[in-house]
Amino acid sequence: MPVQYIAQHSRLKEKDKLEIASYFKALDFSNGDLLLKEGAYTKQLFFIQKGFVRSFYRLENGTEKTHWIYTDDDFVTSWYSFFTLEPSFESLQVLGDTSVYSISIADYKKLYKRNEPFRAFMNEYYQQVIAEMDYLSKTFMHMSAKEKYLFLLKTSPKLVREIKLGYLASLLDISQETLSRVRRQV
Amino acid sequence: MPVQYIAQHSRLKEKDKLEIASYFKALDFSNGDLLLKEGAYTKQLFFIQKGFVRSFYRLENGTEKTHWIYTDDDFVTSWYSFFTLEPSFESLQVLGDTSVYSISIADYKKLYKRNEPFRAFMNEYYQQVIAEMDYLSKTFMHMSAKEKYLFLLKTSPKLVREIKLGYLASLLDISQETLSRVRRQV
DNA sequence: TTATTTTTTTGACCTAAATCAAAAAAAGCT
DNA sequence: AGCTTTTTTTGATTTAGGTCAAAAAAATAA
Repeated sequence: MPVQYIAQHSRLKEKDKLEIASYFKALDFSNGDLLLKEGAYTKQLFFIQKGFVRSFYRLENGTEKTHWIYTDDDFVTSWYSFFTLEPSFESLQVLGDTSVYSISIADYKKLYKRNEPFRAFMNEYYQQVIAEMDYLSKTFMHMSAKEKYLFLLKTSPKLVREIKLGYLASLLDISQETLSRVRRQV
Repeated sequence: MPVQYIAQHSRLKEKDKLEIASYFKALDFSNGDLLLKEGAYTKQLFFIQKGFVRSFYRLENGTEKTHWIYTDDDFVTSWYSFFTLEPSFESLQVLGDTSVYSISIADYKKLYKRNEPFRAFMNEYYQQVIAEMDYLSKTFMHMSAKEKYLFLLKTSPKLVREIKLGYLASLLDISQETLSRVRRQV
């Protein structure tokens, strides 16, 4: 539950916990289900309770490019679409059995406005997201196939362990064959 | 002045404008000056009035990798370091004559806490930064040299016009020679 | 303006990683 | 268990873009 996660990071009164909790709805999905489709407007923000959500888009020729894979305790949505209200450039797809909590954009805005601890938490969270994206995008950019793999292995061992090679390779922007070869020599 | 920029995006009372303005200090730099050095703790947030600021880091072998180049009306700092208070992984260097406004982290926090319109603006700004970084990092990642150049040409023509080739190439993570060749055939 | 330094272009060659194709291994089914 | 489908590995070949070196062009200084 996002409330528990939030409570771990800031002090919440019982009243606030209940209010926040009332805005989120538990949903279960199974392998392959789409949470958001490329080109559609983003309607929800999700919080992953357990499982995986893959962000990707499809090239003209049909191949899919994976952007990232999110897992337990991550908030996930197309941030671009969520904030700009433009159609999403990416799809979100569940991998394996996955439980999430969901809140609509409208409700999110309402909650953000009326619940000050929630607002404070999300603003903190934004800062974290920026710090992480900044670091990740700037460093990943200049790495070789091997360096990227080793980096992912260090920072997200769970992904490397549980996600199939094809998705990992695409996420690292290298071919599956190259990743297989890199992995052998490590 | 950041206040003018902020005022364009949200309504500010005269009193708030003056308070915000009082926290920022105007500074002038010239070509090559460092605003932040890799490995150091970030002490300031800058707002670019006019000019360019390049973010980069140095590889073991001495070559510099440019992450991005910021220009007029951008807030610039090492966001990672600014928010986590860890040492910066990047340097910030001024290109050409550049005027900025600067605020220390401590003052920023003070202002963020006591001035609610400023806080609201920055929270909005965070959302924009996330939307932009999300889009940029995810799309750039899977582009060819030519695609990246055309993208930059479309979205940041000013950079392409005014920044020298070597920096642009590094920012696109391609060699200067390749960029020169790409440019010829466009 | 000529000289000097910096930046960009061009050419020849090389390499990391892509692609294509097929075999091997692993995971799911009945 | 054996059969089928999916995933991963391996091998052969190609290619986009890198590197190195030198020439050309542009900017800056004297």
